[in-house]
Amino acid sequence: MPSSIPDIVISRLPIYLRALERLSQEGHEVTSSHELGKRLGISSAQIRKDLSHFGGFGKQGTGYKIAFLREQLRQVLKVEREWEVALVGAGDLGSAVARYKGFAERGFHIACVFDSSPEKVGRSIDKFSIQSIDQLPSIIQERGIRIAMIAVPAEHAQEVANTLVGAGVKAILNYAPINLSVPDDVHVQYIDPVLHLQRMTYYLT
Amino acid sequence: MPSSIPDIVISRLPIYLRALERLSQEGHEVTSSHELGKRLGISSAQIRKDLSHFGGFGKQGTGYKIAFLREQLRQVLKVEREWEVALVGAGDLGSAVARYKGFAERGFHIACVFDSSPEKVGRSIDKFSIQSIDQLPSIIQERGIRIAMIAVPAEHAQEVANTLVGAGVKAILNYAPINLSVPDDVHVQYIDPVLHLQRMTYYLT
DNA sequence: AATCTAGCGTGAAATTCGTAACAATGTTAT
DNA sequence: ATAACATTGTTACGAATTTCACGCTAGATT
Repeated sequence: MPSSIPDIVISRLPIYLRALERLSQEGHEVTSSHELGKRLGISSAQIRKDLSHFGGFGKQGTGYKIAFLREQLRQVLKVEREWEVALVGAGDLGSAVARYKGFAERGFHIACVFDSSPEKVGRSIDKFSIQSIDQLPSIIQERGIRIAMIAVPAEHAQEVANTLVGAGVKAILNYAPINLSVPDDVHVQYIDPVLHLQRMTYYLT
Repeated sequence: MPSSIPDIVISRLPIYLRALERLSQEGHEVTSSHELGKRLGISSAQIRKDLSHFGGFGKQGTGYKIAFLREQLRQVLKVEREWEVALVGAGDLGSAVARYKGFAERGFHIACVFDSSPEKVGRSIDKFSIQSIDQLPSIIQERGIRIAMIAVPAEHAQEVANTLVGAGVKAILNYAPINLSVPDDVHVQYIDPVLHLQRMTYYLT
C-alpha cells in the first residue's frame, strides 16, 4: 500500500461498494471490472487501477468475488464497524435527517441530537431526545464521537463547527449551504442539493 | 468563450455563486480571487482561471464587483430564471424534500409531486397534492418540465428514470442510492449522504 | 504627474489523472 | 493435455487539470 492514495480514488470506493452490495442483493456472486464499469459509467481500467492500490482483490481470468471484494472495501473504508454520529440542528432539515433510516441501515448510528432553541430541548424526534447545545462538548467527549452532521441555518454553521472541532470531532457532514473553515486534520463534506441542480441547468438549452 | 468548457469548471461555479451571495448578504461590495479562495479553500489562480473562461469579469488592480459577478454567474448557469421541478416519490425522503424550503428560495419550484401508491395519491404534503405516477408523462409534457428529482426506493429508481426521460426530462437529481442509466443528453446528479460519510471514515484513525 | 500597489488574465510548466495495451494467469472446451 | 478465452494487475503514455509567474491595468499616494 503506497503511503498516500489519491483522494479521488478514495472518493470512488464507496460508489464501488454500493454497487457491490446491490449486485450481491441481486444474487450475483462474482463480477468483473467490465460489468461494474458498465453499471457505473466508469471505465474498467479505472476500476482495476483504483482497486489495485490496495492489493490484488481479483483473480486473473475470473474477475472479483463480490462477497470478498465487498468485505475488503469495507475494511479499507473502515465501515466494517458501526459509527456513532452526532446531529446538530433539529429544525425542518435536522428532523428530516434524524428520521432518515438510511444512516443506521448502513452503519452510521445517530447517537445524539442537539439544538440551541430552549423550546426544542427536551422534545423528541422519533426515538431521539433533543439535547441542549450547551451539553454538546461534554457528551461528545464522553462518548468519543468523531463524526457529526450540521443541519443548522448557514449563519450558525461555522460557530457550530468550531464547537464540534473543539469537542474532538474529526469528520463533519455539512448540510448548511456555506463553506466551513476547519483545521487540516478535520474532514468536511458538503450536501447542498441546489448546487447539484445548478450544475445541470448550465447544460439545458 | 471556448466551445466546450470543462465539466469540472462548471461544477465549481455554483460554489462561487453561493459564496458571492453570502458575501453580498454580509454587506461586501467587492471581493478578490484571494478572498474568495480563502473562504472556499481553493487557490486564487484557479478561481481566476475558471472565471476567465467566460470573459473578464474583474478589473485588474481592484478585483470583482460582487453584484456584477453574481449576475454574470447566474446567467452563465441559467439560474437567473426560475425553474419548475417534478418530484417523484412521496415517502419519508420525498416528503422531506417536498417540505424543504431551500429549493424555492433559490429559484427551483417544485411543480408537482408523484407517487405510485394509491393510498398516497390525493393526499397532500404542505401545499403539494400527490398525483398518480400514471399521469406523470402527460403532466410533465404539458408543463414542459425539464428537471426532476427521484426519491423512490432504489428498486424503482431506474424505472422512474426511464419514464421521466420518456416524458422529456433532461436533468435528474437522484436521491436513490443507485446509479442510473440514461441517454447521453440527459444529466444526472446524485445525492447519497452515506457516501459522503464513507469518504471520511477512511481518514479516521 | 509620477510612482506605487493590488490584483486580474493568461501562457507555460508541473502535476495529477485516466486510458490503452499487454504479460501473466486462471478457466473452459475439446 | 492443449488450445482458446477471459480478465486481472501494471506499466507507459497521453490528456486533463492545477499551479506558477509575469505582463498589464486601475486606482491610491505623494
